[in-house]
Amino acid sequence: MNGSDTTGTTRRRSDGTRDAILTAARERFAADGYERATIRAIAKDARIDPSMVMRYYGNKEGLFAAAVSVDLKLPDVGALRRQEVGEVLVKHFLTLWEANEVLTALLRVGATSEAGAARMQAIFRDQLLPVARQVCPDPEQIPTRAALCATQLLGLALTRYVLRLPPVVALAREEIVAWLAPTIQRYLTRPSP
Amino acid sequence: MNGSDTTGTTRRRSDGTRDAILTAARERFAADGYERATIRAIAKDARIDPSMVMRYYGNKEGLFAAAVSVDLKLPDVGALRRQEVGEVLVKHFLTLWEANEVLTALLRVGATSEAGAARMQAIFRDQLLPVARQVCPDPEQIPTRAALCATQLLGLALTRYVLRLPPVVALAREEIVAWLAPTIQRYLTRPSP
DNA sequence: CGCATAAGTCAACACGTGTTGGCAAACGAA
DNA sequence: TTCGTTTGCCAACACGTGTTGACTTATGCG
Repeated sequence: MNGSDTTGTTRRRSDGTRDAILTAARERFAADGYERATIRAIAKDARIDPSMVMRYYGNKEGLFAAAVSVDLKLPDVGALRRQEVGEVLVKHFLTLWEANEVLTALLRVGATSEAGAARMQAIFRDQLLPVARQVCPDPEQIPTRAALCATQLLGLALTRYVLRLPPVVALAREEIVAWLAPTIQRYLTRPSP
Repeated sequence: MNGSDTTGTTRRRSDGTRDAILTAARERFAADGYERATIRAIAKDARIDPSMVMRYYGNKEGLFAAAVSVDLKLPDVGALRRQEVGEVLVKHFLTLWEANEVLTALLRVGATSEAGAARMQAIFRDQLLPVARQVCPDPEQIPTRAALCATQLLGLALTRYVLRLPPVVALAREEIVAWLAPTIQRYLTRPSP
């Protein structure tokens, strides 16, 4: 055995390899989607043997699950003035997507496989809905308003980071904020039409 | 030869099979994406031998190209009052997406493969940009405004028809129009922020 | 009819995939 | 040191894929 620490976080000798695999997996899943991201390619990027991936993560699904764990770290919108919330959310999303290729990977896989779609549904339910709950006046409209935000924000991510439509890629960060913030603001707080 | 028609549209004896293949291919590509939609499965759906697919469409890419040819048939927005254009476009898109699984297929594949993404870029450039050109005051802003529309409309399609986020699926057609039309309207015609 | 051509079937190839088990080297506690 | 465990590499398996070519059957023109 390897245990001589009182905490639960045992530091294994193979943790370097494990991290290298996860990093390579994230890149490949983000760039190629689930099917085209082969274990052999991931292993090659991580400079180890494909069999190591199996030993440490069981199978390809297990690797994906380990590589893509998402915490959107959405801000506490309760502490904001109500007219700021759209702007803050859009800025937060942009920062998130550009810092972390995990989200691109998740979106690509979500568009391909049933399991990936289920994953996105869970993130929406567990992380975006609560935000809407903090801001939205009528509780009955919370799912609808959160859903509308999702269409706009995921649409931006799709066209900018996956499909790469040139005019969307060309948009500057401030432009995106200026255009989308009012939309999000309206979806969350304006009276329903 | 088979020709005894003066028009260019020769009616081959195999056209029934060809259409069956295309129909099955569209369904499979829409449901499974490019990789998981296997030629064997498509052939089985069409009740023919996989080799027929190769004979008639060359290879898998050729089949995809033949199965997914998109004409958005966007309306002539020049003939509308300017404040109607958002509503008309959103309605048109909804009708389009629900009539034709080709678009879902294209979106799924676009999210997976480089070739699919290029296809979507072409459609955006050749079909959506001209619409913005008809409506938008400042020519310099045309790509930006069309791009913004694409983020919202494709985001709706993504969350509703691919990811199937429950609250987005639950939205009624009129609700979607009521919420999204003002957004599209604003992206196309409002002064830039 | 006869026959060239198209339509369709069958079996197989070559390849890449996820996955497995065996074996050598490095390591760390005793 | 000694020895059990961990880490890593290698070769291989079973399977499904796109794709090919040879073969049989149907069709329609002369």
